[in-house]
Amino acid sequence: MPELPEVETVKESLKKQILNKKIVDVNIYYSNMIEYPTAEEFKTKIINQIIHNIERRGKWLMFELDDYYLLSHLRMEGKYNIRPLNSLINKHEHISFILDDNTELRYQDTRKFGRMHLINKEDVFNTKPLSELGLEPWDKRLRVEYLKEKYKNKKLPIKTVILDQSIIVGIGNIYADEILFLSKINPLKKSSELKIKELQMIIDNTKKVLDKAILSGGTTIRTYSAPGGIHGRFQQELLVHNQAGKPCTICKKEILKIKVNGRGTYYCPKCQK
DNA sequence: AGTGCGACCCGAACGC
DNA sequence: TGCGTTCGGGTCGCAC
Repeated sequence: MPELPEVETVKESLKKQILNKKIVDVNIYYSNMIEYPTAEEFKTKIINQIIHNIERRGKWLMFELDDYYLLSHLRMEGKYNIRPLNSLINKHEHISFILDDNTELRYQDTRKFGRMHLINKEDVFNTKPLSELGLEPWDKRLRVEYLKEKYKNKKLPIKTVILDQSIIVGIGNIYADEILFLSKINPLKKSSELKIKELQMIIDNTKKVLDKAILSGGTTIRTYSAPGGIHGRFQQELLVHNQAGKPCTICKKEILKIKVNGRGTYYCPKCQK
């Protein structure tokens, strides 16, 4: 499922395929996908806009158009397909952007969980959803002082807090487990009780895990694959996530699965005291 | 304000 | 060619 590294992979793949093309029409087959504005307004505004660039903020894809940013969140199973004009619509293709070169950019999402926003260009960073986001993992301001301040008043376990996109963006359930394992931190430990050294470990390992995942083209669990037939290889490198019952790669003790605030959480009871 | 939890979805996995 | 139920994933909105 797409987390930050998958979104990065999709972004790079799409940049090679659709830059400088004009959106000449849009077909919306499932309008709940459009969170803002209304589907009708979305369609009217986006027609005749040119795709100048594609960026990423957190897990959001940002298509830079003439006057707007098209923001697209893939959630778990969203993906983009480039199809020939008028080719058969797949069961799970919910939005089609007709481009000016006789191709269609189709958004496909089995679970219908993804969402899109069309935001005026000048407002994009101070309007929801981007205005609510915390630091990118590689932001120089991501230092222990920052985390200490953000974590200090929280009563929640670190596993929950590390998923909070208003602090650090881009960490989803899979990478959260990997980051805490590498940092030797118990997922149930309160974020406010973390030592400076542990905060530094979280920062270092967040970058390490996400960097590595981007290099491998993202994680594949279940059905995820990037456009252009690229399949994530990071899945084979997961140390704890989805590894319940298997021996810890460090100490051989059995990896456990628990629930932390409703989220499936994998950890080594010996390495992560 | 911080926290908890249901809702949104549907294919896969599971239980019988 | 079994069928009904449960689960999971990220985020939002609502209740407390």
